[in-house]
Amino acid sequence: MPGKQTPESRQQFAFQRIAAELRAMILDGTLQAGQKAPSESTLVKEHGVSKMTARNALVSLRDEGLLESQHGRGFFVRSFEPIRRNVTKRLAEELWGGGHSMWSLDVVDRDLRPINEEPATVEVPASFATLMGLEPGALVCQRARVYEVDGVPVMAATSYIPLDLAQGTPIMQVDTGAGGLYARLADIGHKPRKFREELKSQMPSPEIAQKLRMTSGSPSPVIHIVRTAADEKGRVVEINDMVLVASRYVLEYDYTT
Amino acid sequence: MPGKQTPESRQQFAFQRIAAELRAMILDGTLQAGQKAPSESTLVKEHGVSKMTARNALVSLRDEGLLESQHGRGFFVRSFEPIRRNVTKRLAEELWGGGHSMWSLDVVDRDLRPINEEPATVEVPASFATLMGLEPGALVCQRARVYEVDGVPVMAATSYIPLDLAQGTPIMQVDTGAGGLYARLADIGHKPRKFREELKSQMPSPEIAQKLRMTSGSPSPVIHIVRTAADEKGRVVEINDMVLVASRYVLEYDYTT
DNA sequence: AAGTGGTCTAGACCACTGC
DNA sequence: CAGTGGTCTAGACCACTTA
Repeated sequence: MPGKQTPESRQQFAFQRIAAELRAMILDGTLQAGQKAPSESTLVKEHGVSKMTARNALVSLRDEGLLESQHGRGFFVRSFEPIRRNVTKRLAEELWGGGHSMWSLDVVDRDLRPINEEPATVEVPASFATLMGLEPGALVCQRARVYEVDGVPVMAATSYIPLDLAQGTPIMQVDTGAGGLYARLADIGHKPRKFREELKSQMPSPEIAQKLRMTSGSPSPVIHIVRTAADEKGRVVEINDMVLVASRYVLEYDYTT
Repeated sequence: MPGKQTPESRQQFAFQRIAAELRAMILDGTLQAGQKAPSESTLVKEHGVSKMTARNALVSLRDEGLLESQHGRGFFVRSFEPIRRNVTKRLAEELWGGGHSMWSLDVVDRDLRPINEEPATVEVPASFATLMGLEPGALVCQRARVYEVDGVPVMAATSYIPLDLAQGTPIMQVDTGAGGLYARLADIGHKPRKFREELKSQMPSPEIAQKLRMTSGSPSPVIHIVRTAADEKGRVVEINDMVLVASRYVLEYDYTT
């Protein structure tokens, strides 16, 4: 019957064999972080395979997160220095008014730089309308930004705030001031208190890949998070639609029972 | 020359053009969930490209999560029916003693079936030794299992429990009984109360791909979660090392401030 | 200009599926 | 058996980086 598995029957393809060899070199330190991996043409010569096969090996290691590629330069061993994102700490109430925007807490010895678009008044995206308790077509304040580390985008985030809350406040301005958006919501009596984050991971669509400047053909997963924030009374005061370059992040959630 | 790029046009490759066309058909409902996408050879004929290019388009849509491939059958539009995993609810204390294993709460109208390996006594993996406060080489109880939905693996999880806690309890047996592992830890006065989940997403290594029966060359991201569970006194009583097939899951974290 | 990654062609063989 | 996905070859051209 099909489905019977002979334990050692798994076929080992050439690109997997080459990838395994390079993977071992990376894991045992022969190839250190930042070092250049053998080029496609080198692997072609050394292993007697075609370029596509050599490339397949390198790309699979890139997808695994062990290598990164730079067009015209080569493949390099990736230094895994993730950005640690801990929402449990980050959203702790005592941190909100401290003069730092929440995201600055992500930095941890890094320069995580937000690049804000001008806030805009837009129709609420259809998929968020019911989440926010709004009619389809209702107007909301949209705040979009891209966060960069060392000039490289690592996250794109778009917030949606009900227009009646945002209007006439610094929420409609590029700079929301000390404490950020959540401090301004607190100022007007709608401090966010209840949060839900829904999270999935997948390959980026071309639009998202472009926004994060993930070069085409250099696919690596993104983490898609939709955070719903509600105030004490349960009114949804913000939806934050975030797309993180997965290879740059470790997410941390702490909780007790 | 098909595929030739005009200098002025944005770098739009042939495989991206074909992928965009199919993506639009999926999103507007022309191609419905479960339906068969055009085969590689069909795309070759219809678009006048080589097989590798046609295949590249299909694979990129698979990576995006819109298609899934079945060897010898074709590419099919994926029905996005994720498994919802909510640890905040799932770990709520009142649910632990209720005669259901925690994981059964993941099911939500599905058959999420755990396949347990025999518990084993092993040396603690080096990367977990310090997390658990153990010397390298110390012995722990290892419980490995794979969860399936409709006969398809969706998660592999391995738990490590300090041997002095596990020894002589049902934790060392395949079936831990009502309430599962956490109920047994509670029985012996080490009920888990403090949790940390660290999460990243990447492409699976070949070993993990094999364990989850993700066919080689059918890469799609996995979510890697390491959960540390400590009892009231702060002693780490379990490390759970989980690998989820990303395309099958939506993770949900709820919290308040 | 040379080296490199990214895309592409026009074939080929194999493994798997379904008839 | 034909159709399909997965791997592979031996070339090619382009864009990018570095010298």
